[in-house]
Amino acid sequence: MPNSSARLIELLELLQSRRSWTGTELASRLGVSTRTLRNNVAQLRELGFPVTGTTGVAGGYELGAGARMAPLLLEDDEAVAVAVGLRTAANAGIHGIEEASVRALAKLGQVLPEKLRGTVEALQGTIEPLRWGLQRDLVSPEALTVFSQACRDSVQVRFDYVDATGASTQREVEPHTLVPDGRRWYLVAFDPDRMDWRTFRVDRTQRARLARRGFRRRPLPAADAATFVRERLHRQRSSHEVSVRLHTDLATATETFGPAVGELSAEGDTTRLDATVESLEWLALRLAMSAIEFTVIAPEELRTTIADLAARLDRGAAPT
Amino acid sequence: MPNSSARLIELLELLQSRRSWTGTELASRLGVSTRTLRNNVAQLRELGFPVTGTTGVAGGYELGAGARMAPLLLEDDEAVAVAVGLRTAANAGIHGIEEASVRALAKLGQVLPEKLRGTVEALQGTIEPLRWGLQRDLVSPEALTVFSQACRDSVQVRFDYVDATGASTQREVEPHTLVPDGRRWYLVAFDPDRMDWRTFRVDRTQRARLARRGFRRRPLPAADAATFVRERLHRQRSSHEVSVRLHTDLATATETFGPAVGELSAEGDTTRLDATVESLEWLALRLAMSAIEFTVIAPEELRTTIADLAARLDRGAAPT
DNA sequence: ACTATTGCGGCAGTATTCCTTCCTCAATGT
DNA sequence: ACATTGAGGAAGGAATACTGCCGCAATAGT
Repeated sequence: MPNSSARLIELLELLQSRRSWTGTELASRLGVSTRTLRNNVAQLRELGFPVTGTTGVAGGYELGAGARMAPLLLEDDEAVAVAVGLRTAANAGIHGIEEASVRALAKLGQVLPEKLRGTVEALQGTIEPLRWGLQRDLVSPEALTVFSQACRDSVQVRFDYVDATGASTQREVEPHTLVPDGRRWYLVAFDPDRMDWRTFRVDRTQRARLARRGFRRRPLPAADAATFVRERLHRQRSSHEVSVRLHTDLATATETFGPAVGELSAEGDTTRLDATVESLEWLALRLAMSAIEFTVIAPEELRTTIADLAARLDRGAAPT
Repeated sequence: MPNSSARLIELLELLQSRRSWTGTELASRLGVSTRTLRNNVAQLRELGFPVTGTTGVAGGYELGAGARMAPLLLEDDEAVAVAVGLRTAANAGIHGIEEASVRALAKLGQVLPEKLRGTVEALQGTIEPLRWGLQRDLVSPEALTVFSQACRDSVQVRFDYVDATGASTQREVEPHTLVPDGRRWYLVAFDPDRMDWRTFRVDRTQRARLARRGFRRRPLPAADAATFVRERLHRQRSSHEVSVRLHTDLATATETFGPAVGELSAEGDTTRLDATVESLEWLALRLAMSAIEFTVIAPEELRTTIADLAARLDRGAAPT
């Protein structure tokens, strides 16, 4: 019974699971003649998958990297690993891929077998909470995927929302875009009950779920969603200009801090760090982690923040 | 020209890219009649993909979660996100999925288009180096994927190795298994030049690449690779039993530290943390991050470690 | 209760493709 | 030079894919 489609998928799976196969191996695995296999390989090539065949005694078929992305055929545990990795990436605040991470997470979540969801949850729990200080506002990947799907499919979403004053309300809105900003996520949506556009902080939503009702996308009263969020926030986020002298050479400093923290410049046999940070506590911890001797140049608030931290540690280390 | 396989893949892609589709929509997208579409859907179901169809005015086709993993059809940016997430997961030391992460990474690396590799590299560079202290021994994902593929396909690998004494040698070995251990990775391999089994620390390898030559797997002189590594290492890793009193309630402590750090128990209106840690510095930083008032109960070394950290911070915060 | 929408499945006919069995040729490493 | 391995053409018979038609069932909204 020649079922070609199933065989093609199986062939792709085989080609992904090992680097190189000979034609006879593949043919016997698939239960067809080698001539049919060659036809199938040609078919894959027509579909855009770059299968290279090398002749000779050490030859065989190999699946190469092509222009388009080939479908990933993952085992169960590999799928779990991808899910965990994506959740981490979505929360890591890596500029430029948060949104793609969430989209991939939504696709994966749609096809992930039920039995594996529990595993993902459990592993996520054992991940060390890499929160800086008491950062409670970690967004849940579930909420992100729900909102992402809702935006994509133009389906209303329902959720409970706790606003800045602490008041809790139930919402049912028409989602427009999910906007990442640093370590925060914002949902831009039209609230038909209030007949107005709103931005919601995703970490303040609860019990997010898809509603049945679809809707027609309305034009956003702004150039794009990101600027809309920025306008709404009034940009009150306080940021601090800081300068720190690091008592080490530029190479070590670069290796320790990487490019994301701030600007590093050599100054004699020390290194100067100039940066704009949102949280002084964060920088204090970063310096604590570094194991590098340092001196605060400015501002005064950083000095007191670090001194407070040091004092708390000293209290903890004091003999009873 | 009815090319059924291509259409099936396209159909799968469509079903993954949106939650719900009506039959007529799908049929017009694919350029076939609705009857043919129904046949194709039936075909997908035969292949094990759980496509649910709901009747009624709000009905349509949906791709659900099945027993087996459906192929992931990713856009370019989503693939990049997956790659970055997996690299992070492989190095995060999450017990139980490191190996699966690396396998998935190898599969992805095989089909990832060339133009995207640069993007992955760049993004990986901007990730904040979440190394604790001056942890230099981060393994490169490239080396991991090379070794993983080599183990899977039974192909020899070549690499340069710097051993504990600092001496550099070139190796060409028959890889057996890749063993994760905490944040380290070990390659268990048979070295035909020396006619003996060796374990290599992956972070000490350089320029790892696949050799052409295949080999027949030899039986490992141990129950499994993990125990083999453990025997070889003499298990010299020092670990510390620590106890800390946290001046907060159990709920807050659990939320802050999660289950991975150690055992938490209520003690009056405070919480006691008992844990076994490999690095006192790590625990000191963890306590610093927590923003919780605490008192060290034992051991004395933890006291001095924290006091040293506090002293360095105090020196840094002192006015010039 | 009624209606519009949407999915499900049978049937039959025609065109197409698929699979196999042959064959020869080309490239590669030993 | 030889064995191994991939590439591809030809031909014929079996299997299927695609379509258009039909009625039926389930669902949501009026």
